[in-house]
Amino acid sequence: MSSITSRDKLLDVTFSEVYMYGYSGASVANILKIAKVPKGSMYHHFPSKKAMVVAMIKERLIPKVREAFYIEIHDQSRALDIINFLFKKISKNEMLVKYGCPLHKLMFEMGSLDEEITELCHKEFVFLSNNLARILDLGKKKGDIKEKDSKSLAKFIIISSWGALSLAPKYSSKEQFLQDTKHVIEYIKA
Amino acid sequence: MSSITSRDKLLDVTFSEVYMYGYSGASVANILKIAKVPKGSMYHHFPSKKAMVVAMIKERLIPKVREAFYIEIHDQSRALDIINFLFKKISKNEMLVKYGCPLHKLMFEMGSLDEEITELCHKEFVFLSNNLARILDLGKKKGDIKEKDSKSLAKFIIISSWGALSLAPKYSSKEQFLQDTKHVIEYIKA
DNA sequence: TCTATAATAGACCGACCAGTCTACTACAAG
DNA sequence: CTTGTAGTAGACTGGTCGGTCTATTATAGA
Repeated sequence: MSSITSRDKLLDVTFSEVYMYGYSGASVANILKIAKVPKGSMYHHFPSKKAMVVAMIKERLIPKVREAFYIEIHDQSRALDIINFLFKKISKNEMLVKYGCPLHKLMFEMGSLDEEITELCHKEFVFLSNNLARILDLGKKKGDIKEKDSKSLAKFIIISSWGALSLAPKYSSKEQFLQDTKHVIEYIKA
Repeated sequence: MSSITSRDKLLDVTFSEVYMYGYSGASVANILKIAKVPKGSMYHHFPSKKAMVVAMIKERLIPKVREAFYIEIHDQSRALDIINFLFKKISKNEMLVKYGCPLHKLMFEMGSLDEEITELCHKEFVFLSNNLARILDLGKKKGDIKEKDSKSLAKFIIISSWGALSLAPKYSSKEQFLQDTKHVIEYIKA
Protein backbone atom coordinates (compact mmCIF):
# COMPACT_ATOMS: atom_id res chain seq x y z
CA MET A 1 0.00 0.00 0.00
CA SER A 2 1.40 3.36 -1.04
CA SER A 3 1.49 5.89 1.79
CA ILE A 4 -0.45 8.45 -0.27
CA THR A 5 -3.70 6.81 -1.27
CA SER A 6 -5.76 7.63 -4.34
CA ARG A 7 -8.38 9.13 -2.07
CA ASP A 8 -5.81 11.48 -0.53
CA LYS A 9 -4.46 12.52 -3.91
CA LEU A 10 -8.00 13.20 -5.15
CA LEU A 11 -8.88 15.38 -2.15
CA ASP A 12 -5.63 17.36 -2.47
CA VAL A 13 -6.14 18.06 -6.16
CA THR A 14 -9.86 18.72 -5.72
CA PHE A 15 -9.02 21.38 -3.15
CA SER A 16 -6.69 23.32 -5.42
CA GLU A 17 -8.85 22.91 -8.52
CA VAL A 18 -12.02 24.11 -6.76
CA TYR A 19 -10.03 26.89 -5.10
CA MET A 20 -8.72 28.11 -8.45
CA TYR A 21 -11.61 27.49 -10.82
CA GLY A 22 -14.58 27.31 -8.46
CA TYR A 23 -17.00 24.41 -8.09
CA SER A 24 -18.53 24.87 -11.54
CA GLY A 25 -15.18 25.47 -13.19
CA ALA A 26 -13.40 22.49 -11.67
CA SER A 27 -13.73 19.44 -13.91
CA VAL A 28 -13.60 15.84 -12.73
CA ALA A 29 -11.55 14.84 -15.80
CA ASN A 30 -8.89 17.44 -15.01
CA ILE A 31 -8.74 16.47 -11.35
CA LEU A 32 -8.21 12.82 -12.38
CA LYS A 33 -5.50 13.80 -14.86
CA ILE A 34 -3.56 15.87 -12.32
CA ALA A 35 -4.00 13.34 -9.50
CA LYS A 36 -3.10 10.53 -11.91
CA VAL A 37 -6.04 8.50 -10.68
CA PRO A 38 -8.37 6.63 -13.06
CA LYS A 39 -12.06 7.37 -13.12
CA GLY A 40 -13.05 4.00 -11.73
CA SER A 41 -11.04 4.67 -8.57
CA MET A 42 -12.67 7.99 -7.99
CA TYR A 43 -16.19 6.66 -8.40
CA HIS A 44 -15.23 3.77 -6.14
CA HIS A 45 -14.38 6.20 -3.32
CA PHE A 46 -17.05 8.84 -4.00
CA PRO A 47 -20.54 8.49 -5.48
CA SER A 48 -20.35 11.87 -7.27
CA LYS A 49 -18.35 15.04 -7.87
CA LYS A 50 -20.37 16.84 -5.21
CA ALA A 51 -19.70 14.09 -2.63
CA MET A 52 -15.99 14.37 -3.35
CA VAL A 53 -16.10 18.14 -2.89
CA VAL A 54 -18.03 17.76 0.38
CA ALA A 55 -15.34 15.35 1.63
CA MET A 56 -12.68 17.81 0.44
CA ILE A 57 -14.32 20.63 2.42
CA LYS A 58 -14.41 18.55 5.59
CA GLU A 59 -10.96 17.00 5.28
CA ARG A 60 -8.92 19.69 3.52
CA LEU A 61 -10.56 23.10 3.28
CA ILE A 62 -11.84 23.41 6.85
CA PRO A 63 -8.57 22.22 8.44
CA LYS A 64 -6.58 24.69 6.30
CA VAL A 65 -8.90 27.59 7.12
CA ARG A 66 -8.87 26.70 10.80
CA GLU A 67 -5.08 26.68 10.73
CA ALA A 68 -5.23 30.25 9.50
CA PHE A 69 -8.22 31.72 11.36
CA TYR A 70 -8.49 29.70 14.53
CA ILE A 71 -6.71 30.99 17.61
CA GLU A 72 -6.28 29.19 20.89
CA ILE A 73 -7.56 31.03 23.91
CA HIS A 74 -4.81 31.95 26.38
CA ASP A 75 -6.10 33.67 29.48
CA GLN A 76 -2.84 35.44 30.06
CA SER A 77 -2.64 37.48 26.86
CA ARG A 78 -4.59 40.59 25.90
CA ALA A 79 -7.39 40.15 23.36
CA LEU A 80 -6.04 42.94 21.19
CA ASP A 81 -2.65 41.24 20.97
CA ILE A 82 -4.37 38.05 19.90
CA ILE A 83 -6.28 39.81 17.11
CA ASN A 84 -3.08 41.50 15.99
CA PHE A 85 -1.31 38.16 15.97
CA LEU A 86 -4.19 36.68 13.97
CA PHE A 87 -3.87 39.31 11.24
CA LYS A 88 -0.09 38.85 11.13
CA LYS A 89 -0.55 35.12 10.74
CA ILE A 90 -3.10 35.53 7.96
CA SER A 91 -0.88 38.01 6.15
CA LYS A 92 1.96 35.48 6.13
CA ASN A 93 -0.24 32.87 4.48
CA GLU A 94 0.61 33.37 0.80
CA MET A 95 -2.27 31.25 -0.39
CA LEU A 96 -4.84 33.39 1.43
CA VAL A 97 -3.32 36.68 0.36
CA LYS A 98 -3.04 35.64 -3.27
CA TYR A 99 -6.36 33.93 -3.85
CA GLY A 100 -8.57 34.90 -0.92
CA CYS A 101 -10.10 32.69 1.75
CA PRO A 102 -11.16 29.41 0.11
CA LEU A 103 -14.08 29.10 2.53
CA HIS A 104 -15.35 32.54 1.63
CA LYS A 105 -14.88 31.95 -2.08
CA LEU A 106 -16.72 28.63 -2.13
CA MET A 107 -19.52 29.86 0.13
CA PHE A 108 -20.02 32.94 -2.06
CA GLU A 109 -20.16 30.84 -5.22
CA MET A 110 -22.42 28.13 -3.83
CA GLY A 111 -24.81 30.53 -2.09
CA SER A 112 -27.10 30.48 -5.11
CA LEU A 113 -26.21 26.97 -6.30
CA ASP A 114 -26.23 24.36 -3.53
CA GLU A 115 -27.76 24.55 -0.08
CA GLU A 116 -25.88 21.65 1.47
CA ILE A 117 -22.42 22.98 0.64
CA THR A 118 -23.44 26.51 1.60
CA GLU A 119 -24.69 25.25 4.95
CA LEU A 120 -21.45 23.35 5.54
CA CYS A 121 -19.37 26.47 4.85
CA HIS A 122 -21.61 28.68 6.93
CA LYS A 123 -21.32 26.37 9.92
CA GLU A 124 -17.56 26.73 9.79
CA PHE A 125 -17.90 30.51 9.57
CA VAL A 126 -20.06 30.41 12.71
CA PHE A 127 -17.50 28.21 14.43
CA LEU A 128 -14.62 30.60 13.67
CA SER A 129 -16.75 33.57 14.60
CA ASN A 130 -17.81 32.09 17.94
CA ASN A 131 -14.24 31.25 18.81
CA LEU A 132 -13.16 34.80 18.09
CA ALA A 133 -16.10 36.09 20.13
CA ARG A 134 -14.89 34.11 23.14
CA ILE A 135 -11.50 35.78 22.86
CA LEU A 136 -13.16 39.19 22.69
CA ASP A 137 -15.25 38.34 25.74
CA LEU A 138 -12.04 37.67 27.59
CA GLY A 139 -10.77 41.09 26.56
CA LYS A 140 -14.00 42.65 27.74
CA LYS A 141 -13.50 41.24 31.25
CA LYS A 142 -9.99 42.64 31.36
CA GLY A 143 -11.20 45.93 30.00
CA ASP A 144 -9.01 46.16 26.90
CA ILE A 145 -12.08 45.72 24.69
CA LYS A 146 -15.02 48.04 25.08
CA GLU A 147 -17.48 46.84 22.46
CA LYS A 148 -20.46 45.20 24.13
CA ASP A 149 -21.60 42.77 21.46
CA SER A 150 -18.66 40.36 21.07
CA LYS A 151 -20.47 38.10 18.61
CA SER A 152 -21.29 40.97 16.29
CA LEU A 153 -17.74 42.32 16.49
CA ALA A 154 -16.25 38.87 15.85
CA LYS A 155 -18.39 38.45 12.76
CA PHE A 156 -17.36 41.88 11.57
CA ILE A 157 -13.68 41.08 12.00
CA ILE A 158 -13.91 37.90 9.94
CA ILE A 159 -16.12 39.44 7.29
CA SER A 160 -13.78 42.41 6.90
CA SER A 161 -10.78 40.11 6.63
CA TRP A 162 -12.53 38.07 3.99
CA GLY A 163 -13.39 41.22 2.09
CA ALA A 164 -9.82 42.46 2.28
CA LEU A 165 -8.54 39.11 1.02
CA SER A 166 -11.05 38.87 -1.80
CA LEU A 167 -9.58 41.42 -4.18
CA ALA A 168 -8.35 39.59 -7.23
CA PRO A 169 -4.91 37.93 -7.13
CA LYS A 170 -3.40 40.79 -9.10
CA TYR A 171 -4.32 43.38 -6.53
CA SER A 172 -3.60 41.72 -3.20
CA SER A 173 -0.46 41.51 -1.15
CA LYS A 174 0.64 41.04 2.41
CA GLU A 175 1.16 44.77 2.83
CA GLN A 176 -2.22 45.54 1.29
CA PHE A 177 -3.99 43.19 3.66
CA LEU A 178 -2.26 44.62 6.72
CA GLN A 179 -3.11 48.13 5.62
CA ASP A 180 -6.77 47.20 5.13
CA THR A 181 -7.09 45.43 8.47
CA LYS A 182 -5.29 48.25 10.26
CA HIS A 183 -8.67 49.98 10.34
CA VAL A 184 -10.19 46.99 12.12
CA ILE A 185 -7.46 47.06 14.76
CA GLU A 186 -7.89 50.79 15.33
CA TYR A 187 -11.64 50.34 15.61
CA ILE A 188 -11.26 47.66 18.26
CA LYS A 189 -8.86 49.87 20.19
CA ALA A 190 -11.39 52.72 20.28
CA MET B 1 -38.29 47.27 -34.85
CA SER B 2 -39.28 46.06 -31.40
CA SER B 3 -38.38 48.49 -28.62
CA ILE B 4 -36.45 45.79 -26.75
CA THR B 5 -33.79 44.51 -29.11
CA SER B 6 -32.26 41.03 -29.06
CA ARG B 7 -29.02 42.58 -27.85
CA ASP B 8 -30.78 44.20 -24.89
CA LYS B 9 -32.56 40.98 -23.97
CA LEU B 10 -29.27 39.07 -24.15
CA LEU B 11 -27.45 41.53 -21.87
CA ASP B 12 -30.29 41.49 -19.33
CA VAL B 13 -30.41 37.70 -19.15
CA THR B 14 -26.61 37.39 -19.20
CA PHE B 15 -26.44 39.67 -16.18
CA SER B 16 -28.77 37.58 -14.06
CA GLU B 17 -27.38 34.23 -15.23
CA VAL B 18 -23.77 35.24 -14.52
CA TYR B 19 -24.87 36.80 -11.22
CA MET B 20 -26.56 33.58 -10.13
CA TYR B 21 -24.36 30.85 -11.59
CA GLY B 22 -21.06 32.66 -12.09
CA TYR B 23 -19.18 33.04 -15.36
CA SER B 24 -18.29 29.35 -15.60
CA GLY B 25 -21.73 28.21 -14.52
CA ALA B 26 -23.67 30.43 -16.91
CA SER B 27 -24.35 28.65 -20.18
CA VAL B 28 -24.92 30.32 -23.53
CA ALA B 29 -27.66 27.84 -24.42
CA ASN B 30 -29.61 28.68 -21.26
CA ILE B 31 -29.21 32.42 -21.80
CA LEU B 32 -30.56 32.03 -25.33
CA LYS B 33 -33.50 29.95 -24.12
CA ILE B 34 -34.50 32.46 -21.42
CA ALA B 35 -33.96 35.49 -23.66
CA LYS B 36 -35.80 33.71 -26.49
CA VAL B 37 -33.09 34.69 -28.92
CA PRO B 38 -31.64 32.25 -31.48
CA LYS B 39 -27.96 31.43 -31.49
CA GLY B 40 -27.35 33.10 -34.81
CA SER B 41 -28.54 36.43 -33.43
CA MET B 42 -26.23 36.21 -30.45
CA TYR B 43 -23.17 35.43 -32.53
CA HIS B 44 -24.16 38.21 -34.88
CA HIS B 45 -24.00 40.74 -32.05
CA PHE B 46 -21.09 39.25 -30.09
CA PRO B 47 -18.07 37.24 -31.28
CA SER B 48 -18.01 35.04 -28.15
CA LYS B 49 -19.49 34.36 -24.72
CA LYS B 50 -16.71 36.35 -23.09
CA ALA B 51 -17.32 39.36 -25.36
CA MET B 52 -21.01 39.26 -24.43
CA VAL B 53 -20.12 39.16 -20.73
CA VAL B 54 -17.70 42.07 -21.14
CA ALA B 55 -20.47 44.09 -22.81
CA MET B 56 -22.82 43.03 -20.01
CA ILE B 57 -20.37 44.29 -17.39
CA LYS B 58 -20.03 47.66 -19.09
CA GLU B 59 -23.69 48.18 -19.93
CA ARG B 60 -25.54 46.44 -17.10
CA LEU B 61 -23.39 45.43 -14.13
CA ILE B 62 -21.40 48.65 -13.71
CA PRO B 63 -24.44 50.94 -14.05
CA LYS B 64 -26.35 48.85 -11.48
CA VAL B 65 -23.43 48.85 -9.04
CA ARG B 66 -22.89 52.56 -9.51
CA GLU B 67 -26.57 53.16 -8.80
CA ALA B 68 -26.04 51.43 -5.45
CA PHE B 69 -22.53 52.52 -4.43
CA TYR B 70 -22.00 55.84 -6.14
CA ILE B 71 -22.87 58.97 -4.23
CA GLU B 72 -22.95 62.49 -5.56
CA ILE B 73 -20.79 64.97 -3.72
CA HIS B 74 -22.78 67.74 -2.03
CA ASP B 75 -20.61 70.31 -0.32
CA GLN B 76 -23.33 71.19 2.14
CA SER B 77 -23.82 67.82 3.84
CA ARG B 78 -21.61 66.09 6.40
CA ALA B 79 -19.50 63.20 5.16
CA LEU B 80 -20.75 60.94 7.92
CA ASP B 81 -24.35 61.55 6.92
CA ILE B 82 -23.46 60.65 3.35
CA ILE B 83 -21.86 57.35 4.41
CA ASN B 84 -24.87 56.57 6.58
CA PHE B 85 -27.17 57.32 3.68
CA LEU B 86 -25.04 55.08 1.46
CA PHE B 87 -25.43 52.09 3.79
CA LYS B 88 -29.17 52.71 4.09
CA LYS B 89 -29.46 52.78 0.33
CA ILE B 90 -27.49 49.56 -0.07
CA SER B 91 -29.55 47.81 2.61
CA LYS B 92 -32.72 48.66 0.70
CA ASN B 93 -31.39 47.01 -2.44
CA GLU B 94 -32.84 43.51 -2.16
CA MET B 95 -30.66 42.14 -4.93
CA LEU B 96 -27.44 43.19 -3.18
CA VAL B 97 -28.54 41.95 0.23
CA LYS B 98 -29.68 38.58 -1.09
CA TYR B 99 -26.89 37.69 -3.49
CA GLY B 100 -24.02 40.03 -2.68
CA CYS B 101 -22.42 42.67 -4.86
CA PRO B 102 -22.31 41.35 -8.44
CA LEU B 103 -19.07 43.23 -9.08
CA HIS B 104 -17.42 41.64 -6.06
CA LYS B 105 -18.71 38.20 -6.95
CA LEU B 106 -17.53 38.30 -10.55
CA MET B 107 -14.17 39.84 -9.66
CA PHE B 108 -13.58 37.19 -7.01
CA GLU B 109 -14.44 34.37 -9.42
CA MET B 110 -12.46 35.73 -12.36
CA GLY B 111 -9.38 36.65 -10.33
CA SER B 112 -7.76 33.33 -11.17
CA LEU B 113 -9.49 32.82 -14.52
CA ASP B 114 -9.38 35.90 -16.75
CA GLU B 115 -7.20 38.97 -16.51
CA GLU B 116 -9.22 41.23 -18.80
CA ILE B 117 -12.48 40.82 -16.90
CA THR B 118 -10.70 41.07 -13.54
CA GLU B 119 -9.04 44.30 -14.68
CA LEU B 120 -12.40 45.70 -15.83
CA CYS B 121 -13.99 44.94 -12.44
CA HIS B 122 -11.03 46.28 -10.51
CA LYS B 123 -11.11 49.57 -12.41
CA GLU B 124 -14.70 50.04 -11.32
CA PHE B 125 -13.75 49.24 -7.73
CA VAL B 126 -11.08 51.95 -7.93
CA PHE B 127 -13.59 54.38 -9.39
CA LEU B 128 -16.11 53.80 -6.57
CA SER B 129 -13.34 53.92 -4.01
CA ASN B 130 -11.92 57.20 -5.32
CA ASN B 131 -15.36 58.80 -5.35
CA LEU B 132 -15.90 57.81 -1.75
CA ALA B 133 -12.45 59.10 -0.86
CA ARG B 134 -13.34 62.51 -2.25
CA ILE B 135 -16.40 62.60 0.02
CA LEU B 136 -14.24 61.67 3.00
CA ASP B 137 -11.76 64.41 2.06
CA LEU B 138 -14.62 66.88 2.23
CA GLY B 139 -15.43 65.61 5.70
CA LYS B 140 -11.82 66.00 6.72
CA LYS B 141 -11.87 69.68 5.78
CA LYS B 142 -14.98 70.22 7.86
CA GLY B 143 -13.51 68.22 10.70
CA ASP B 144 -16.19 65.56 11.04
CA ILE B 145 -13.75 62.93 9.77
CA LYS B 146 -10.42 62.50 11.51
CA GLU B 147 -8.79 59.66 9.56
CA LYS B 148 -5.83 61.01 7.57
CA ASP B 149 -5.72 58.52 4.70
CA SER B 150 -9.04 59.00 2.91
CA LYS B 151 -8.17 56.59 0.09
CA SER B 152 -7.35 53.78 2.48
CA LEU B 153 -10.49 54.39 4.53
CA ALA B 154 -12.65 54.52 1.40
CA LYS B 155 -11.26 51.19 0.24
CA PHE B 156 -11.90 49.72 3.66
CA ILE B 157 -15.50 50.90 3.66
CA ILE B 158 -16.24 49.30 0.30
CA ILE B 159 -14.35 46.10 1.10
CA SER B 160 -16.18 45.72 4.42
CA SER B 161 -19.52 46.31 2.74
CA TRP B 162 -18.70 43.70 0.13
CA GLY B 163 -17.70 41.26 2.83
CA ALA B 164 -20.89 41.89 4.77
CA LEU B 165 -22.95 41.36 1.62
CA SER B 166 -21.15 38.20 0.61
CA LEU B 167 -22.57 35.76 3.13
CA ALA B 168 -24.70 33.26 1.31
CA PRO B 169 -28.29 34.21 0.39
CA LYS B 170 -29.67 32.16 3.26
CA TYR B 171 -27.79 34.13 5.86
CA SER B 172 -28.08 37.72 4.68
CA SER B 173 -30.74 40.30 5.32
CA LYS B 174 -31.20 44.02 5.45
CA GLU B 175 -30.95 44.00 9.25
CA GLN B 176 -27.87 41.81 9.17
CA PHE B 177 -26.11 44.16 6.76
CA LEU B 178 -26.94 47.25 8.81
CA GLN B 179 -25.70 45.53 11.96
CA ASP B 180 -22.45 44.55 10.29
CA THR B 181 -21.78 47.98 8.83
CA LYS B 182 -22.70 49.65 12.10
CA HIS B 183 -19.12 48.94 13.14
CA VAL B 184 -17.82 50.82 10.11
CA ILE B 185 -19.92 53.84 10.99
CA GLU B 186 -18.75 53.82 14.58
CA TYR B 187 -15.16 53.51 13.45
CA ILE B 188 -15.47 56.52 11.18
CA LYS B 189 -17.01 58.52 14.02
CA ALA B 190 -14.07 57.80 16.29
C1' DT C 1 -5.15 -22.44 -1.73
C1' DC C 2 -9.74 -20.63 -2.24
C1' DT C 3 -12.81 -16.85 -1.82
C1' DA C 4 -14.57 -12.32 -0.94
C1' DT C 5 -13.82 -7.75 -1.22
C1' DA C 6 -11.26 -3.36 -2.02
C1' DA C 7 -9.27 -0.89 -5.49
C1' DT C 8 -7.63 0.05 -10.09
C1' DA C 9 -8.32 0.69 -15.00
C1' DG C 10 -10.31 2.92 -18.83
C1' DA C 11 -13.76 2.33 -22.65
C1' DC C 12 -18.07 4.08 -23.21
C1' DC C 13 -22.61 6.90 -22.63
C1' DG C 14 -25.96 10.65 -23.39
C1' DA C 15 -26.15 15.43 -22.27
C1' DC C 16 -24.35 19.67 -22.76
C1' DC C 17 -20.55 23.00 -23.94
C1' DA C 18 -19.10 27.15 -26.92
C1' DG C 19 -18.88 28.13 -31.45
C1' DT C 20 -19.73 27.57 -36.93
C1' DC C 21 -22.36 27.36 -40.91
C1' DT C 22 -25.85 28.18 -44.31
C1' DA C 23 -30.28 29.79 -45.31
C1' DC C 24 -33.63 33.07 -44.72
C1' DT C 25 -36.13 37.57 -43.66
C1' DA C 26 -36.63 42.65 -43.01
C1' DC C 27 -35.58 46.82 -44.53
C1' DA C 28 -33.27 50.85 -46.38
C1' DA C 29 -30.77 53.18 -50.29
C1' DG C 30 -30.33 53.52 -55.23
C1' DC D 1 -37.58 46.70 -58.68
C1' DT D 2 -32.82 45.68 -57.39
C1' DT D 3 -29.16 45.33 -54.35
C1' DG D 4 -26.67 45.46 -50.01
C1' DT D 5 -26.80 44.88 -45.29
C1' DA D 6 -28.46 44.03 -40.58
C1' DG D 7 -30.57 40.67 -38.13
C1' DT D 8 -33.01 36.14 -37.44
C1' DA D 9 -33.17 31.17 -37.39
C1' DG D 10 -31.59 26.75 -36.05
C1' DA D 11 -29.17 22.52 -37.64
C1' DC D 12 -24.73 20.95 -36.93
C1' DT D 13 -19.66 20.31 -35.19
C1' DG D 14 -15.93 18.73 -32.22
C1' DG D 15 -14.97 18.57 -27.75
C1' DT D 16 -15.94 18.20 -22.75
C1' DC D 17 -19.17 17.35 -19.03
C1' DG D 18 -20.41 14.08 -15.03
C1' DG D 19 -21.40 9.45 -14.59
C1' DT D 20 -21.83 4.15 -15.80
C1' DC D 21 -20.13 -0.12 -17.05
C1' DT D 22 -17.34 -4.25 -17.24
C1' DA D 23 -12.95 -6.21 -16.61
C1' DT D 24 -8.89 -6.81 -14.05
C1' DT D 25 -5.66 -6.74 -10.15
C1' DA D 26 -4.34 -6.64 -5.20
C1' DT D 27 -5.12 -8.02 -0.75
C1' DA D 28 -6.78 -10.10 3.37
C1' DG D 29 -9.12 -13.79 5.91
C1' DA D 30 -10.64 -18.68 6.16
